[in-house]
Amino acid sequence: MITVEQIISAKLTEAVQALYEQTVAAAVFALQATRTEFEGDITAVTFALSKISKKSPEQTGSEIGKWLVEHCAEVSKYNVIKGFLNIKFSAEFWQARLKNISETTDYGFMPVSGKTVMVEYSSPNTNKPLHLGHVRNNLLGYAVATLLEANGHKVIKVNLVNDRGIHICKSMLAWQKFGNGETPQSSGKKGDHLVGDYYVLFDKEYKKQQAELKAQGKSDEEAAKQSPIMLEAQEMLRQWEQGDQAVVDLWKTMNGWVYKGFDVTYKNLGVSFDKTYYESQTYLLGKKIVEEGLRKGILFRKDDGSMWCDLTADGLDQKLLLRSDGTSVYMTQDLGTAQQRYDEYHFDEHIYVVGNEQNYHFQVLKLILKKLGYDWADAIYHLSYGMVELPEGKMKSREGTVVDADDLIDGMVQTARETSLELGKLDDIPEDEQQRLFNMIGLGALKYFILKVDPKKTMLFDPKESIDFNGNTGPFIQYTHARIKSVLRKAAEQGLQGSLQNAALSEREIALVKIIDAFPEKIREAGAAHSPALVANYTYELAKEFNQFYHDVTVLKEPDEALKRQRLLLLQQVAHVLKTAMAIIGIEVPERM
RNA sequence: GGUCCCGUAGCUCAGUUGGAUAGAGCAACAGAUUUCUAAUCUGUGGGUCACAGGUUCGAAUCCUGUCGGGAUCGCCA
Repeated sequence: MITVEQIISAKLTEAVQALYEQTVAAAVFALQATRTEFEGDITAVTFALSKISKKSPEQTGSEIGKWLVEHCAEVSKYNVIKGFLNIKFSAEFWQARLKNISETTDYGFMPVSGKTVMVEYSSPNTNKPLHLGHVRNNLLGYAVATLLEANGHKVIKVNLVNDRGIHICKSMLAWQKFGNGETPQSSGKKGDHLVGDYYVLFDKEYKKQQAELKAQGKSDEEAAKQSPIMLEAQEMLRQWEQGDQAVVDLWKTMNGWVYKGFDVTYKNLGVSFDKTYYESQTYLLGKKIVEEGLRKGILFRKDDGSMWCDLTADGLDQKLLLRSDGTSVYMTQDLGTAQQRYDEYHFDEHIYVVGNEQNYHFQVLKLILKKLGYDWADAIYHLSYGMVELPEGKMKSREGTVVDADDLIDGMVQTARETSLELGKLDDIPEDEQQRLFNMIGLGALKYFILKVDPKKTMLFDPKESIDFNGNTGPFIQYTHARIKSVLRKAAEQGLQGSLQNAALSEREIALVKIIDAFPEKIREAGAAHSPALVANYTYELAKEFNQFYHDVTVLKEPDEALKRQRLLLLQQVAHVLKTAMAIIGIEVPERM
């Protein structure tokens, strides 16, 4: 659907052509929404045009405005203030837009683009449960994936589970030593929490041993390296890599517990994946790429046999790709998995949802792929998001300042329950339905809280101040939707349905039409910017505008039948856009609350 | 030290391609419900857009520098 900006740009271009006999690019109009204190819908800035007209900005604006009103049925009025030409569209114009919106199926969704986009997100370690940082990652990843689907792309959501390495061995070892055969079944603990507890136990024991060694006069470094439990963990990793049956069995068992736990958290968060990769299966990848790079002379080998890429010419350092013992590092694996995925899917874009602490890593990954001559290197996009900080600073697992994902979710749902029960609006519905709503509202609050913030910014979360349910929040938008649905239900009971009429739209109604009219463009913009926050803030604007409308304008008691039906139609569209927009960032809205 | 990111109201955040008198929410205070859901709405107060220069008709936005905060920098992932 053609946007209002495109329409007015074309008209302005015509006007300039007619008045000054010059062709100008649409950009010179610098279109913007008219500020609320002035009359108009859209504003063109005429400073740049005054050079063409050879007249003052005011005079130029007046001439163009006059021309528009005379030649375009869509434009009803104009006014000029300094260099700003405020243009007002006719009520008929907005009515036609509303008609168009109501008749468009899948309103807000872009046509199929033919592009394939891979989105990697979540990527947890299997030695501890998910925390607040993972929550931001998961919500962002899922929302971006849905957003890109709305933009017409084919999206493949993937998870790369870090299921191997020394950290896993730490949990395994501690469980062997101190676990007495504890299982999720025997203890009633969620699997990922159980394994995480042993990770903490390992650390405790490790610290104790280090302290003892230091008391014997060892240096910090010696104590860290010689602690028996650490040596045992390293030995366990070697056994794992050699395929030692007992170690592998234990690894499978404990990872199995963790996956069950993760599944619950993922389900609660409402996120999912099309494919899951495991590092235990990919960690050897990438060596071939490195060898090929060496043959081509792009990489080099040092005396100790380690393999490097020299990036000093690009202002970076030298980067290690293979250790002296021939084993691969993180970067090597990522090179390998990227190629494997490209071969498999031929993606047009590969988005990695990974924290900004890894900016350097992805810069290097892309650069090396480019140097190696892979033309798809440019398809790699690091969606670098900021950390979630607590009032006392960064989360630190050792200091116990980690906000656990499951606790957080439970807390939000609990708050939703308390608030709902207090308001007592849901007393007449069955309990299972109530529970479903508490989940929806609690999660809505959490998701919106996180998604409304620009992904790349560091954000703050204060666990002591629970997430709000009023103002610019998820429940506010959910509530707005529920209110509209309530009116529509009552209308349906009276046999009333929304339909397009020829009743003139009021200013209040036009304000709403304007916002829902901008929806598809907003989705396009947000997709291009990889930013669910733009969609979140858009829904807030719409909900806010609607609540003002709702306060001032009556629908069901409107005596004029045509007006009433037209308003109902408008309400249907607003509800639909709210629901769709929220769904696009992974948030559900209720029929009532 | 090098590189990158950030700094907007007491707090949390919008303000992306330079546009008019920089906006919301929370918190505070004052109001609105015989009327479709008050998880709502209306109003008041609250700002050196970190600071200093520069570019121009015009800068929170672009450039340079300074200060402050964060991330990262050859064998962790």
